[in-house]
Amino acid sequence: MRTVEKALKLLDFFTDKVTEIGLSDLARLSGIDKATVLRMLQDMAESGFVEQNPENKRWRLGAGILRLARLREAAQPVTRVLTPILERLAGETGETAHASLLSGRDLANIGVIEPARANRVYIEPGLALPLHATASGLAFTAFARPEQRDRVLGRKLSAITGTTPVTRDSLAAMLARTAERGFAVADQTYEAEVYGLAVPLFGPDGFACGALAVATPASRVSEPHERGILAALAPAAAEATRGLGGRVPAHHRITY
Amino acid sequence: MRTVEKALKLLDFFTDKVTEIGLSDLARLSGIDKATVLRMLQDMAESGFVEQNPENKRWRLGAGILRLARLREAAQPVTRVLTPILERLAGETGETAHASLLSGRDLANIGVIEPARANRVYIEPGLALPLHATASGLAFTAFARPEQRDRVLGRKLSAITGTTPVTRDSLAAMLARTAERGFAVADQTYEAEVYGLAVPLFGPDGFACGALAVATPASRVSEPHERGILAALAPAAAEATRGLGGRVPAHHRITY
DNA sequence: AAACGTCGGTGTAAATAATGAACCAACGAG
DNA sequence: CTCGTTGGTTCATTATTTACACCGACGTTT
Repeated sequence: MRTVEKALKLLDFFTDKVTEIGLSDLARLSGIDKATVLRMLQDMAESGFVEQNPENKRWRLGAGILRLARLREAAQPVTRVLTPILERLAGETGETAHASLLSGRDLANIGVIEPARANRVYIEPGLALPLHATASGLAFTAFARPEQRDRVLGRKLSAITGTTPVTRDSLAAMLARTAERGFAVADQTYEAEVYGLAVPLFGPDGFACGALAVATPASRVSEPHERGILAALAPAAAEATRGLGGRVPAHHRITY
Repeated sequence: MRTVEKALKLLDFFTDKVTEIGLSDLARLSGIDKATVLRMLQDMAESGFVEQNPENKRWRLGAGILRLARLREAAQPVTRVLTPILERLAGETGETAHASLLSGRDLANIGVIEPARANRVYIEPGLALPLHATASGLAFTAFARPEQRDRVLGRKLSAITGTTPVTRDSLAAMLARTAERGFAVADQTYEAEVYGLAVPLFGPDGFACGALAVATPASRVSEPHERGILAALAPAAAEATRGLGGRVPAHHRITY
């Protein structure tokens, strides 16, 4: 396997909760030899992607990432555009709203706003959303470039919950339904008790580049609630697409 | 040379202005073979660090970077802590204020606020500041861990302007002066017409982890102005250090 | 339209850089 | 004191990276 890819995959073991990892742990988690992991970490430290805590020798994400993120935001202000939209969306629906963009093989969650109520869905910041098992992933894939869609259909699909689509046919059916309705539904396909509704975000080429989604506790789902969420989601997504410099294709209609 | 390091160095060619680069250009810029560059880009695209514009086939920084940045912010909210401090600092001094953290071999600029006046210093967002040629770099290095300081002194120092310190001795003298006074001065050592004042930011171990700085047009420099900037900079840096979970060492005093 | 230069991308054989088992010293727990 | 862990180093083996040559496509210039 390619070395660069392996090295960068090490970064995926850092999460919301696990912010520092020791050398041996990281070697175990990744299944790569300790010596190799160390060399890769040192290489990445040169560029500021990771840094070593001098106290306990453990490794964490580095400040160089913040620098590159600023650079990307300067090129295209994604976060700045999406944050107010997410805030309004969370306020209007009373549910957790989040946005994600394509990043490698899945969607990168790049913004979450939670509503001001006790019973709400918690979404890890910086989570990587699988394309086949989340409402965002379905909404994106259904409107993505054909080659992207085919790539997803060609993968072996991991079962994350009992209702996750695992066969090519079931996923294809879900995508067809999503394409038809203009939005995606994910009923506990990624996490139990969580129901997701998502709409694609479009790039300048008229193909999806990400998704805007609302997640609600499954217990709260009802037709009127769902209609209310979609009524807020649809214009929010259109605004987000415009804000990102994208173009909503003419054939995209949201029909409940 | 190590492959991972080379691949990540490709990202350094993206700047504020140059947000998209074609394959051949990147190969030329980096001096690496086209085929190699392509493979490295594809590997990094797998992880979302870069992405290819489907229209013109050129490459740009990817959304995966935003995801990782969110993750790091969740672990330690650097940007959130520093932004209001920078805003106040820029307001009080009437000059451009910026903050940076150690990232690999230099300081990563992770926040800039410009004042509301016409004649001001512009600092590229996401710039990498050399440790020997900027006020921030000097302030950091003078109070960094000894091994870090020695590493900087051991490098060959590039002359960026006519007044950039290029010999080990001149840099050592500047660092000694900085350590003594508690703040750093850089008189056009990085860019002509720009005068910088900087104070270190400290980590939990009492060593510098970054710097807080104010940049002013050289034409505006005067003793009272300088005193005024330092009077705002000193408490701002102390607050920033505390906000980042750091500890200002007892021996650090700012004496003009 | 023909010739040229560029572009992004591909395949190959050669050589370089990555690899991982064995080994250290240091630390903490029992 | 022993055991198990940690982070880190070394070095022969080997598998990965490398760069040359090549390809078709596109745009200019002649």
